[in-house]
Amino acid sequence: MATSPDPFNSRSSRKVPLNKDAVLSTALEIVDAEGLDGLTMRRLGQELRRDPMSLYRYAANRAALLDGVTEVVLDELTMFAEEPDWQAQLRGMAHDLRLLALRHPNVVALLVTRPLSTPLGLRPLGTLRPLEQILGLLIGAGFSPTEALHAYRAYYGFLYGHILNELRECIVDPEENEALLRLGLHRLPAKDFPHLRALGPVLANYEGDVELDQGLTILLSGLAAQLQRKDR
Amino acid sequence: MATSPDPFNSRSSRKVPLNKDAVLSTALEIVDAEGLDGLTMRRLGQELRRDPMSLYRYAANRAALLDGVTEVVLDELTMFAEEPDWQAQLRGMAHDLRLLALRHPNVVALLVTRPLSTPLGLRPLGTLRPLEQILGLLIGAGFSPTEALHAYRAYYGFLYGHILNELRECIVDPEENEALLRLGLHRLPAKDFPHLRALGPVLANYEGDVELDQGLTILLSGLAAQLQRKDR
DNA sequence: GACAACTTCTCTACGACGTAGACTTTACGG
DNA sequence: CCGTAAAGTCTACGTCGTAGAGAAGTTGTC
Repeated sequence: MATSPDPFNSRSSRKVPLNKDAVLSTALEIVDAEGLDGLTMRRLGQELRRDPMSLYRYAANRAALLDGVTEVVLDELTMFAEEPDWQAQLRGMAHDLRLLALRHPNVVALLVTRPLSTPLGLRPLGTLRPLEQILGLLIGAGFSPTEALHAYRAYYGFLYGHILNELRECIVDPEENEALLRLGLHRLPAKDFPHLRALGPVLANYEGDVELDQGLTILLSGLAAQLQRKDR
Repeated sequence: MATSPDPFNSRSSRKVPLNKDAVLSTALEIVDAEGLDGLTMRRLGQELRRDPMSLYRYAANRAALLDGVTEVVLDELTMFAEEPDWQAQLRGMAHDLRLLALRHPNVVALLVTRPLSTPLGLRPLGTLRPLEQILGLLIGAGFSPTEALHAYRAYYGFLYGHILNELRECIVDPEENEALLRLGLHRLPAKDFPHLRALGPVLANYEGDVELDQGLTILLSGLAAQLQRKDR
């Protein structure tokens, strides 16, 4: 007994050994389709038609698997759009990251929280590449290295914040055409939340890219002003 | 057999029945001390000297427990600092939230990700109160409700982003006095990450409150400009 | 072909987790 | 003293991550 459930298993598909990329990309598929909790070693093993234990050859443990998934996602970022000036580039990269987040909303929680307790230098290199890239961009634009760092922080802070905000703006029941109900706002006590309830219709049609762009305009104009002040 | 391990247990301490607040606040203590994963039903039960199952009287399940913890934390926010103008108020609230985050870094992941898939209207009211409050503040300052919403989003987006950024800037080995080593940056290949490595010393002494304030200055000046433009 | 070394994958098993369901203990009002 | 409701406990199930030993398949050497 103890034959494998699928004879196919022990022949053709096993011939091709797994590799890390294959493991990580199907892991990502599972996360996209079923959420973070949906990704278990057993579930992933099933998807790859392997014993769950075999996965430990490609990821030291589940945490490492999750780190790998974030790296795969970050690699989707188009590295360099050639844009005229640094502001346009930052704008473009922001929109790219936003779209990436929308494509993999379940991974955003990882992107944001996984490295929380991992010191900068020990993080997967994929996570650090955008940082290095933007530093170069800003320094090239005329900021001093230190200023570039501060600017980067303001920029990325805002960007991540926006993405989190946008992902939160999700809908209870898209079929419902009454804005209040669609967002579940009817549950709020009217006297404690007058403004929020009044904004129901506005809240209901959120346009993330416009919202992001407006925020960027504020931020970038602030940064540009700083750069000008310095030029004099 | 099957006597409780501690006779004290069945007498004095059981006399006072548990209540939700007690459960949530010790849950918070555990999260602060041992991280999110450290908070299990069994661990919390042990801390409260109760059977883990008894907790289900005060929280429907673990997820609800976590939601409860975020509410407890948000309740720590001082509600209204009386400041001269709206900008100063936003500044003050931002710093308050930052300090809150530093006090409970492990909860930040919750604050940021828990409501990710919970529609706005269904979230714990504690989560929504700051939103309502800031809307009121901005509308009072002269923004239209819709503008206030956009301004809020830019503000909170930046704020959350900053907090996440700051929490990430943690140290490998505080004893190490060489900046590069302290951050673990020596691991980075020098040719791929020239700027990042060069910034080692600057990265090493991060001052979160200054950083936050600079970002706020940029953001608030942008918002004020928008308000002025409208006045004319 | 024989055999060994190495890679890849599987089996079995353990302890920890969340929690369903039935039960026991406690407090109290009549 | 009894009934009732609230608070807490016990037992048990299924699922999870993963340690450790070993099986199967692949490759190199003579």
